[in-house]
This record gives sequence, structure tokens and C-alpha cells, in this order.
Amino acid sequence: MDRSVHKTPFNHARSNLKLVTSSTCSGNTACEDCSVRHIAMCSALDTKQVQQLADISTDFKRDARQILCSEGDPADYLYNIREGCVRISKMLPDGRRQITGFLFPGDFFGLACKDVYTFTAEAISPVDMCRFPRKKIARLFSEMPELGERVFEMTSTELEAAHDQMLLLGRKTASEKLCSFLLAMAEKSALRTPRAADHVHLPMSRSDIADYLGLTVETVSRQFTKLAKAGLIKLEGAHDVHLLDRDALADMAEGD
Amino acid sequence: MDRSVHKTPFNHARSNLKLVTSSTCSGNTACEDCSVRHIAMCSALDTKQVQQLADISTDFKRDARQILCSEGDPADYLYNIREGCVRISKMLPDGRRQITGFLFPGDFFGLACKDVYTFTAEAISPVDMCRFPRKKIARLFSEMPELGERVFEMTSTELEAAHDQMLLLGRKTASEKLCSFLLAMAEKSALRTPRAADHVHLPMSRSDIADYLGLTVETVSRQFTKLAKAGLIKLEGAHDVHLLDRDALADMAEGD
DNA sequence: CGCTTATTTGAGAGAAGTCAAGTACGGTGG
DNA sequence: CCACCGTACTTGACTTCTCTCAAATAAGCG
Repeated sequence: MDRSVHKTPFNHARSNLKLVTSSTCSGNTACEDCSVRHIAMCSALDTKQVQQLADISTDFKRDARQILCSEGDPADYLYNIREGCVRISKMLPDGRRQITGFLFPGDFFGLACKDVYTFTAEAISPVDMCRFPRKKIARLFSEMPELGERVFEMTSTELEAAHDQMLLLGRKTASEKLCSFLLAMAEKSALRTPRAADHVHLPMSRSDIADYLGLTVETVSRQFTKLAKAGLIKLEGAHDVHLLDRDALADMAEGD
Repeated sequence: MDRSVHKTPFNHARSNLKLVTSSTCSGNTACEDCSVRHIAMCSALDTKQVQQLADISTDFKRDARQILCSEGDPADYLYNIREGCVRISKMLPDGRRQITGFLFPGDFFGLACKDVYTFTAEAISPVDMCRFPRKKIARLFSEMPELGERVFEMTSTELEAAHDQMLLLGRKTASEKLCSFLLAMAEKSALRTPRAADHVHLPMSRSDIADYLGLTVETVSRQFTKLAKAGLIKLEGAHDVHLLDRDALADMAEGD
């Protein structure tokens, strides 16, 4: 009731809450517990602060396939994804592409930047986001040390993930790469929807997966087929996978 | 004169100044200018703070080949390298290794961690470092927002480098990888010793380079030979390289 | 329902890996 | 200071995993 009355500001507040809360949970499996704790933390410390964040944020929606920001653009905004899936990529002059990450609700991008974006962000599915002018965010850091800490923690988590991905790209075989990917996606997916134990939805194309794993589409496809034939996964169309034997997948992901 | 009297505390202060200053310059070519500016910034804002940092730091020296910290160890310290070269690596269970970075004077590690280190750090050459208990550093963040900002900026730079390395590992050919590596090392080297225009010293072994670039020793060696025969570099022993044609190397690094 | 695009599958080529041997380098002890 | 030894580096021959090119099949969209 009350909600519909204050619709716009409330949505803003909610989106910002997400920035503060969900990121805290990223990488954490005991998320119900944790999100409660952090929502609590918000109300304890951030009541006014959440409002401050809400004040500088604006809604931002895009259809699938649209570019959200490009390599070289002035890095004016920090984006927080509320709904949808985004891919972050870098390109070589001849068009070879490396996807450095897939982002989901609760994730953000455009934070760890200098004056220009060093990557391109594109919507894989329709996205609902909110964005914050980076200048204003930066100003808030000095007023809210907690926010700075949060942001640092999020960046650390991202850095750690990047190092894991370097190990994958540099040293794993094609099948190890795909197994690692499926398990990572399953974990991310479980954070958002704790149900659906063994089911993973893959919104991205085979070509996106290839560019994320440093492979070609054909190799990715062959590895999917191989895992399916081995009985480790079951494909339900190209974008839905059931993980039938996680332990075996985990072993394969590390080369055992 | 005065220096020798207050030797120990002075060294501490100097090392911490390095943490605050040199990191600011990383990635910046106009370093003379910048370091002056930031030393100024230090004295303006950090006189007492630098002392606070000095108070919690301890010296830490190790010979070449020694392990500084291991994957899985409790992450108690933040390390700042004063002299020497360090490699950061991750391993797969079967021993395959990925080096995620080479660190030089002014660099640090152990900051973006949770409770345990997710990597191993080893001395390539004898190293002279100082280390800070992370708990105490964390406490200082709330007292010194500037420190937090600095640290966040450093982590951002590191994240950006990690993304570049992902592009290299996932999408570049062996010769592109080596060219990129040589240019990056030359740039890092120029930051430390602005002289010696085309000369780069490589303290690490071929095997380290291979594990950094996602290649084998043999391939790295063959690519060195190939570049030398093409007249783009000149090898002076295995650890010293002259870059004879930077433009050509830069073109090769991106696949032109 | 038809068209376009994405995915899968097949056959052949190539870049990098493996295995093996030779060479050079660096440190140590005579 | 030089000779020796062990390790690191280079080079060669061959293998293999992944890529490339090409075609068939399936899926998604208007």
C-alpha cells in the first residue's frame, strides 16, 4: 500500500540497498543469513546514507544486445545490475575478444576505473540497472567509510576471481575450463535462486562462453557434447543444463 | 648525520612512505612529477599518519627462492617490497602453475585477501620488504580515509592489469604474448630506473615467464630466438634484453 | 511458417606441447 | 683463477589438442 504511493523513491532506495547488501553476499553460500545481517547493518548505520545513495542514482534499462558502455568512453558512471545479465569484454585490434566476466543481479561495474572504461559492457538479456555518477560516489566515500570498505571488499573479491580465471585461461584444458565454468555458474545461480539444486540457466551464447574461456565455439560445443555423453550433465536446449554429477565435474575442473 | 642516529625508525618511515608514494605512481609514466606531488601530499596530510604506519611495520628479508607466503596460510600480513623481485602464483592439484604477477620494489601483496592467502609468493631475487599486520592496517583505514582511497586505487590498478592479462592468456598467440610481456616489463623497469631506454633486465627464469604467459619453457625460448632473429630484440645472456624496435614489438603484441 | 542465426558435427591443418638431447651459464671448490 | 658440476636454456623431432573451414541441424523470431 504504502509502497505504491512512494514508488519511484522507494525503488531507488531498494536498488541502492542492493548495492550495499547483495555485494556483501557475493561468494558467500550462507546468503540468507548474511543478507539479513547486512540489511540489519544498513538500517543500523546507513538509514540516512542509503537515502544519500538513492538521491544520486538514476534508473537505467536496456534491451538485450545493447551496449552499456564502451572501451575508451569517459568513465562517468558506476552501474549496479538489478535484473538481467551483462558481459564485460576487451578486444584486440583484429577483433579477437576476451570476455572478462558475466554479471548478474547484485553485481556492479564501472567502479575500479580511471578516467575511461577499459572494457565494453553489453546486455545479454534485457537489463534493469541503476547508475551513480562516479564523482558523487567518490565524494560519498569520505563521508561514509563503511561504503569505502564495502567497495574495497567487492573489488578484492573481483580481483581474486580474476586470478582464478588467469589460472583457468593459462593452464586448464578445454574440458577443465568448461567444468570450472559450469560449476562457477551453478554457484552464482544458487546465490540468486537457492532452489533448483542441479539446474543452471546459461543466458549467454556458446560464442560468449568461448570468449570467456579462451576457446572457440566449436570446441565449447564439443565439450558440452562430451560431458553430456559421459553422463555428467544433461542439456535441455542450449541454455539450460542439469549438473548430474557435481563431484565428477569438480574433479574434472581441476584435472583429477 | 642525523640519519644514522635515528636509523631504525627512519628506515621504517621511509618504507612506509614508499607504500604511500610509489604505488601512486604505478602505471604512470610522468613519475618524477607525480612522486613529488605525492610526497608533498604525504607531508601535508600524513606526517603523523606515516609515523602510525611505521609503528606497526616490521622489516622482512628473504633470500632468493624462499617462500614468503603460501596458498592457504592465514593472511595475517600485508607485504610491501622495498628491494628485489617476487612472483605470485597459483597451482592446480597436479602441479600445473600459473604465475599471476611479478612484483618489484614499490609493489605490495596480501592486501586484497580474505582470511587466507589464495596464492603463493616466492622471492625470485633476494628481497627486502616490510610487512604490516592486516588487522592493524584495517583499523587504520577508518582513521585515515586517504589511506583507504590509496589502497582502493592500487587494487583497481591491479584489477585492470589482471583483465589485460586475461586477454593475453585467452586470446594472444605465443609471440604476441612474449612481445606484450617484454613491453610491460620494459615499462615497469622504466618506472624504477628511468635511464636505460631500451634495456630490460628479467630476473625471472624462462619457466617463470612460461607460467606467467600460459606457455611452456620451450615455446618461450623459441619465441625469444625468433624475435632475436627477426632483429626486434637482442639477447645478452638469458636475463638481459635490448628492445631494438619497440614499435614493431608493440604491433606484434596486438597482432598487427 | 519461413527465414535468420545459433549450435552441432565432421574433416583436416596448425600452433603449441611433449620428449629428448645438446649447449651455455653460474656457482663452488680446488 | 680456473675447472667442474648442476641447473637453466636452447634446439630438434614428433605428437596432440585445439583451431579452422565447411556443412548439416536446431532454435528463435517476426
